[in-house]
Amino acid sequence: MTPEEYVEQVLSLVERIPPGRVMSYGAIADQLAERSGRESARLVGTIMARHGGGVPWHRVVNSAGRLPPGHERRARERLVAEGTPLRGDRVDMSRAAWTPGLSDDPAGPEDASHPIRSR
DNA sequence: TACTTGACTGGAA
DNA sequence: GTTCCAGCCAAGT
Repeated sequence: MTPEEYVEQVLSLVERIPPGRVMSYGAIADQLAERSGRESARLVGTIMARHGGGVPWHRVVNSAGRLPPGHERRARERLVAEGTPLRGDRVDMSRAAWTPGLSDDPAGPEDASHPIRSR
């Protein structure tokens, strides 16, 4: 796989992230590792910084749920607008983390009945 | 070729 | 809860 293809894989994967959900750089690298054999969260971060302009980049955050440096304000606004579960200025990864192929609503086993509420 | 840098991460302090 | 540190890998100097 060429580096160009790798970039496209990353971008297409980001486009598949549903509104209100997010993926960490590491999770993305992990998904692509199956096809590319490569895995580097740092590489994904670099790609997003350089080529993330055409995709919902705000749905990609680091493993701690922190927003991308320099775009924190923008990202937070968009996330809030989509109903992404936030905790202060960070994404609640336990509820917002998404992985392709999984159910859309992995909401906690306890309260899967009521809507997502930001805390 | 060698060194630095960065939208990262997990573990230790 | 937070900050620090070492490992990571591609790209730019």
